[in-house]
Amino acid sequence: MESRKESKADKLFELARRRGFFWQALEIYGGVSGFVSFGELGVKLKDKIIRLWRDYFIYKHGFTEVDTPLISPYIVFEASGHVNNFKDPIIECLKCHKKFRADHLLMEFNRKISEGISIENIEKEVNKGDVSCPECGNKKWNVGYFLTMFRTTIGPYSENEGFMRPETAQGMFTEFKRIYEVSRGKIPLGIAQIGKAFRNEISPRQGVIRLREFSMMEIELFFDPLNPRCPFLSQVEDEELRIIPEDLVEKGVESPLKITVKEALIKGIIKQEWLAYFMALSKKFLTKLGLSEDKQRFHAKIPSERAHYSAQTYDHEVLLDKFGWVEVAGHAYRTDYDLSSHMKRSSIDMSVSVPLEKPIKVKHLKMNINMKKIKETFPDKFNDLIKVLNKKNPEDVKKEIDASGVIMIEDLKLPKEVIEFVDVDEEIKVRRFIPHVVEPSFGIERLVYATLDHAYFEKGDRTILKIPPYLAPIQAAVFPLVSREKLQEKSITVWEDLKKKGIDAIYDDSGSIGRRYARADEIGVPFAITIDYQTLEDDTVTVRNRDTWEQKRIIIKDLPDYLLSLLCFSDP
RNA sequence: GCGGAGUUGGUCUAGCCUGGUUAGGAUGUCAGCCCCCCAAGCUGAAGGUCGCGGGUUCAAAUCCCGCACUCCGCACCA
Repeated sequence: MESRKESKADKLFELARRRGFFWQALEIYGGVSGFVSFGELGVKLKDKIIRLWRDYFIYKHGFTEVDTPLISPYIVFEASGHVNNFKDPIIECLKCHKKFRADHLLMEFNRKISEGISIENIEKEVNKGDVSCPECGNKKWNVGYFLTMFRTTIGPYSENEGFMRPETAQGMFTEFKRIYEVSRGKIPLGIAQIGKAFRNEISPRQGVIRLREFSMMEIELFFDPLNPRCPFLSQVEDEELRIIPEDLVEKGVESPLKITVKEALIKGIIKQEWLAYFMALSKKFLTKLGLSEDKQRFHAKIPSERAHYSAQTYDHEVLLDKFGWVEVAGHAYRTDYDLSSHMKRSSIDMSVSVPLEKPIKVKHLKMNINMKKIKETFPDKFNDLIKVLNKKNPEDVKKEIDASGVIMIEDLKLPKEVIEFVDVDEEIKVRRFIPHVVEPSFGIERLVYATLDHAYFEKGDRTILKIPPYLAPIQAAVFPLVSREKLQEKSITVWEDLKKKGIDAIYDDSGSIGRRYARADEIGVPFAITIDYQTLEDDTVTVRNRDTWEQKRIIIKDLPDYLLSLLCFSDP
């Protein structure tokens, strides 16, 4: 496999640690895997990636952004299906202590396993005596669950169980009603959230690629299932995507189709316009991070590996030096699963209404109930009776009366005279529905890593991070050519001026000029400004380009604008 | 969790088998000299209780045991 002593990824991790992009957290206690800390450069890079994402995904569409709690009570994740789906039944061989996914192992012994099989049933199956450990043949088992959500308690009462969110999405569903209200009833409605999520991985490795605590950028796009058009689609419909659709994944095909967004929709490879739009946007966004198109692909999730809420999911993967194809974003069509689930559990109506273009006239049957008569006949039961009666469908009531001449409410017989049926013409002006959801979801740490991975270059014994200028953590470095007081003074003036203009600049006068260029290259500073003797005569400086090593002389007063023009990115 | 390998200044590492004086080097950092446009050179300095805990021994980075963590495989990754 890897014959070099040190892979690029190893060197990149070393660089990230040494220069303070990020490192494994809690080093003084030996480190805990699945947790990282970010230093200054990492924070800045992360921040710029987030800003770029906001430009691509939020502002442009007029979406709204929220920030909801990291911890929620049990009931939220019970409703969302996570409590049932975010756990794996595990059985442990009591002899060799190997652990297996219980359902997988039972299937090997030809047991029919239903989704969400209970521990009790697993135990029953296992104890029938024919299930033996594939490792040592032993037949005694310990059965349990491994819940991959972090559990905690809320308040002083330990029975009030809560969980750290495993995705930011649920917050946008639980708060949907208010956000919808605040957005003045807009549909389609895009709600974005950037924040931390937590997954108690069994054994996370691969450094920053698989974390127990990580950051996500997610959008829940709520749309009308009867009007699923995406108004932005035309902007990307000719964009070519590299896709491995479900049927190819099933066949084990690894090479992607190249297909335009338009075609993918027509052929049904992507089922939803918004999903297709976000996939295209996602590709453009990643390209902007410096990830070339041939290092990107969309990989369909087949039903068995899809999340419990998903009707279609594409993983947006990038090719990384050491890890191969790694998912950096997931694009899921969640249907109305989440809102419906919360609606059911909370009994709060999550449906929204849109005005109909033309009001619809509907004829329907209405019951005129003779309240007086009923009250006279059943004075005690009146209230309950009316409640039940009002909930009944008039059509059904009429049928019952036509058939038997009476209506039975519990054990009470109501004579047909108490109800009069009339046909009513009603004008329906709105349509109510539960919105469907398309969700693009990005892992920030993975994006940071992917950006660095693709920015990493070596030139002789020097390392250069060719981070796109608009993402560079440090945007400019100011150097006096030599450490002479006059040059130093001038340099500091230039440096101060750049900072005032909002350019993230550093000043360095230690060591030779070449060493300082090298130091700057290693952390991806795109422009190095050198103050030399000529500066003192004509107020010009040289601007040295990190990638080409070319130098340009610029008049100091034009410098900030010159740099800013190179540092900005064209609008998406 | 299992199997294998490993853990020594900021970084990379020598030393461990064959226990013995202030744990060596490279690189980086800082200060000074130099004044030079791509990690040049010279001088000096700071920085390590050798992962943690225990044991053996007159003496442990070195031998033994336990633990933690990391890396590589296996399993897991909704």
